Amino acid sequence: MAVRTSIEIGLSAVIVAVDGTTPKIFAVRQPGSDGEEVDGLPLGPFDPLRHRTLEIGLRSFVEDQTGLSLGYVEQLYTFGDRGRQARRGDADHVASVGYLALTRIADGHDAPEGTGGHWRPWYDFFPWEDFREDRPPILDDAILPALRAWSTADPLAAPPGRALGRRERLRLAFGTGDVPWDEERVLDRYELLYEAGLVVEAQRDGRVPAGATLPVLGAPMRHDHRRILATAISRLRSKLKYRPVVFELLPPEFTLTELQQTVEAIAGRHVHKQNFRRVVDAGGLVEATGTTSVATGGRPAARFRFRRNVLLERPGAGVRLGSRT
Amino acid sequence: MAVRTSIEIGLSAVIVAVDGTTPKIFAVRQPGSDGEEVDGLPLGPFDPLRHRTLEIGLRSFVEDQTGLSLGYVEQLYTFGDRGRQARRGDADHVASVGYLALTRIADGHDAPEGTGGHWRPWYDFFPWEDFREDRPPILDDAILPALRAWSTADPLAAPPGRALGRRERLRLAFGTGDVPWDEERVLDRYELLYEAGLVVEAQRDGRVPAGATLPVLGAPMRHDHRRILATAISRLRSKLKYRPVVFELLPPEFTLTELQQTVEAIAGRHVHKQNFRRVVDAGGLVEATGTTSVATGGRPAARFRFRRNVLLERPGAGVRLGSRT
DNA sequence: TCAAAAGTGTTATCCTTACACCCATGT
DNA sequence: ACATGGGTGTAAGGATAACACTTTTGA
Repeated sequence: MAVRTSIEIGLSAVIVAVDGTTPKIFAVRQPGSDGEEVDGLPLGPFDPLRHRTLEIGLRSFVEDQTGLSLGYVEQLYTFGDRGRQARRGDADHVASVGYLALTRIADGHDAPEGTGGHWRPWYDFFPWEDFREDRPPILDDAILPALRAWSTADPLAAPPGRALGRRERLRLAFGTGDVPWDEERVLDRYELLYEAGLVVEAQRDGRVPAGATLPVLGAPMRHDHRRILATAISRLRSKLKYRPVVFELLPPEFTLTELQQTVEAIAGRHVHKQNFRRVVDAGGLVEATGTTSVATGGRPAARFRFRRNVLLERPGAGVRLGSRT
Repeated sequence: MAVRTSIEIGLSAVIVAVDGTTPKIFAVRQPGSDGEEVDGLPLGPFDPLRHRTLEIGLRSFVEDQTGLSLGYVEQLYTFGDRGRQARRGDADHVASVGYLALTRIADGHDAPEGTGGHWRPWYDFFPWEDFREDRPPILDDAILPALRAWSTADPLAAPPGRALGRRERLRLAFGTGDVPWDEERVLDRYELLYEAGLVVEAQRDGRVPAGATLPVLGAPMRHDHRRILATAISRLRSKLKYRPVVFELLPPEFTLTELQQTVEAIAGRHVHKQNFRRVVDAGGLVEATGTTSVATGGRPAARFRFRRNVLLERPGAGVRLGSRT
């Protein structure tokens, strides 16, 4: 029999809420290894003696730690990566199970005193992912030049297990050449930046000579949390389209514009208004409440609520986005 | 600080290959808790001291244990479920990370001596999932009557965390009434059967009075392995449609009929031949080799190979199935 | 010459996309 | 009256589904 290795299982939660047009995550600020304050995800141990399943354990520690009650919860991925988690010589090795959780933001109620918990816009960590105003300037100013240099230095290099070389991965992930931008490839993009040594985390993990000058590409996070966040955003952007999860982020009643803005906040791009509205009610996703909202500078909007029955009628219902604009 | 709990992380692998028109998994036969021989998935511990990542650990133990070299590997889900894994009083608690792996079946080469390893058709475990010949009789003969009884006994009952009641879950999972059968809902169907106490595993876990007479609904597996297998089949059936993974299961050269049969083996249903062929080459998934295969009772078929370039050209390429027949 | 399987062509239908226009309210 | 956002109609293009038919081999 093999010797049993003692492993602690950590749970990490990407807790998402949308505040107006800003998607936010619940972040915890703590001193990093170098003394600086860095944000991280809420983290808790899994104790199988107290909790029957991982998800129950997650809900419990999140409630204790943040005071939030979670709605939709979904497992993302399990990392056993010692290389990124801990430095050589650490006593115990952590496997961490990442979760995505959706909530409604409670006004005022921010930090549950003491803990550095706060809501932070997720585009702080991924400024290149928000195409709502314009194509983010950071892409052409900093990211693409640096990635192109990295790619042309060795266009065909591929780490073990990867089918494609640097040049092709760059093309697909960042939509250069004839390839269109795909908002779901958040993780691919982050991984490329990490491998190219362009994010602070790569430097911290010793993949880039310390002290090398880096452009500032988004706020860093502790450990591999930014990677987990990228996974969460990818998953949410994709799930949006085939399951009615947006409604977990909205109040019980909302206008179609609020619904659209929430979708756009997550997707990081605008969608075509008229078609969006048609798809939403052709899909039977919402029903009018009969009331109208106070006008916010124009004609008052009808209020809607989520039609729970779609879950029964059209099993694969979601907000298909259609093309850009 | 919380007391550290000692947890062993287990890795389990659903290794899939297609043998002609039969999808098979690599199963390990071992004595179960009741003395009977039961099949289980290949299982290994994760030792972070030896392997940097979970996936590396998985590949390594599978190679040692089965002699197989894996191609495509994908993480499925992590279970921390003590309730199903171990009985109360066990010394250590296992979290298991499930993986899906695809291989080509090596002729002859079956069991790597000694270990009870063998290739077994996956429909042995899920006879109700194969719609290729006809609608499986077991559905109308045994499953649906039993589920309908369970459902009508308490139509609206829903376990915690579930939005829908028994009646609606039955409708969606098994396609009764106007809902069509959805071949991807393999896990939903298995979970329903488990909750209704209709599979042996439910009895074994004490969810049904021992000794209750059950219809025989597929071969059982150890622990929660059949659940993991259901997850794997669901994932593979869905992935098939948007990523070119079938080719991992085929030899380097194949005829379009072989390709179609492999797809059908996994999807558990037939697809429309002419449209399938059109979609496959309109999608640029394959290219002719120029050679033809020895006729197997008719006109010789042209041989094709996978066009690796689709990976570059059309990032979201897969074998869309279209509707039935 | 017939069975069996390979392979081609064509049409109807639906969904997506794009564009143009009208409506109700506050200032 | 006009700016602002809410709301509707309709036509073009592309993908899917369904059908019928021809070709090439072995027995």
